[in-house]
Amino acid sequence: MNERSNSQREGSRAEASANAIVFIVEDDVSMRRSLTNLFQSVGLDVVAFGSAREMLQSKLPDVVSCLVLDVRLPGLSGLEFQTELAKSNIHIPIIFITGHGDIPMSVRAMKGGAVDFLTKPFRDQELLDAVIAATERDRKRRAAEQTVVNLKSLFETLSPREQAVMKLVATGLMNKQIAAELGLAEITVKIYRGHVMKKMRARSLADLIRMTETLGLRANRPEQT
Amino acid sequence: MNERSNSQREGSRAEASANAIVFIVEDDVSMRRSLTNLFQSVGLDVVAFGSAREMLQSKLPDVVSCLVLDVRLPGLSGLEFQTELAKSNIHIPIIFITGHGDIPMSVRAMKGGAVDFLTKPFRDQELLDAVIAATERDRKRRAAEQTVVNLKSLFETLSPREQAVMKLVATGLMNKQIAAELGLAEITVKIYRGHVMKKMRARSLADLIRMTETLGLRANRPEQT
DNA sequence: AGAACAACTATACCTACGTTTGTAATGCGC
DNA sequence: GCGCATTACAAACGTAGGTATAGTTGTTCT
Repeated sequence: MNERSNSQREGSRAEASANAIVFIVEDDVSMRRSLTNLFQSVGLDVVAFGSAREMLQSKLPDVVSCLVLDVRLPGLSGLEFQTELAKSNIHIPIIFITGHGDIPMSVRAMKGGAVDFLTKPFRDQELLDAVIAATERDRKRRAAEQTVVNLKSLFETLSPREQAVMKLVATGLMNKQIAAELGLAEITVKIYRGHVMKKMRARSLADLIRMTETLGLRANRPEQT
Repeated sequence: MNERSNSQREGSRAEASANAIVFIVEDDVSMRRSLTNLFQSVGLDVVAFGSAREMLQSKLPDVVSCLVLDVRLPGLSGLEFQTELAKSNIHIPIIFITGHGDIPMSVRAMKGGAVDFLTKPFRDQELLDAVIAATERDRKRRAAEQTVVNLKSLFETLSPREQAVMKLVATGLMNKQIAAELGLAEITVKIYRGHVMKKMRARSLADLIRMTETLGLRANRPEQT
């Protein structure tokens, strides 16, 4: 129904950002085909759609990617689609292309986090540069996200009490204070604390504190200056 | 030479973002005057210039502010001015206004961090909303910046040796390891470490670690997962 | 019923951390 | 030369952190 070309993935040349997928949403068939060819010619994988709904209905693979999106589309417009993706917590970097755009459109797109907003006709290289920038942005976002996810899954291996102790340790309380706070004996806190260090794979308290920062933990009580 | 109207700062009504300054750079005198009136009418202080150079030559007060900037200007253009300000590490949020803009201009401006890019004619409320958003952004940036500056000045009260100890503490080393690293006796490290806690006003190790994060410290040796 | 685990505590012991008091050499500014 | 900050260490002491061993409940899964 639409060209779903998981291109020549081994093209002997090692282009920058190989293995990244470029999604295309563009209703004009010839434009869609020429975009597909352009990206494939530099070794990028391409998945193209004719409308926003088609893309929403397909399940997106969880790899580094970006989206080249026509502003004017049948059904959901490009800008509306951008809003929808944001609402659905899909953070794919978007490059808009348009033949008949105006400034308010471009400003709205950029405010919404778009990587670029190109007007037809544009030079191939402009678009490729934007795609490189976009995939790079996605790669970084994914790396950061992965760090958080990894830490979260470690954190979830902690028993509720261990989690509570970890939070209070992160706020800088002493074991005896934590014990008082939770109605425990100090020795119990020490033991849970030991469990926390092991399960979180923290090599030092400094390490653990940084993990709590990344996780956005920290029990109510204020501290920091 | 240009209207430098530090408006009616006590207008009985307590508008949002009072005490903020709106800078205006606009060569058209009547436009400049009407912008000035608009902002003053809602209780904002205004400082207006006819060109980018005039603004660069005046010393900018260190308070929450934003810049309403015409894209088309004699001498340095609005976009060039934006670049100059960034190069000079001046982070004032910019709202562009223009009569004859195009999409590439607006995209460049937004990529450069502009808050908004309005085309004439625009409704007063649009501009005011943008100014509110811009001053709010500046307020937050300044608060974050101030935190860092405060910590930096505390850090600079530390002797070189104390700073070195602090960095190694932040990496999670034990006192004896720090001592080995610096060629000191452990007792010496303990004493310096005590100085560090006092001088940095850290109430706990967790507190100190977070300070080092904010300061971007951390000696070479990797740790974090 | 029995295994497995979470939660909780105690005794004992060891290490790490932190402070106080005191000593001493070096170097800088006035 | 005097004062002062910095760097450095020691002895002594007290507190905080951490582990091992061992034991009691209580729940849940099988």
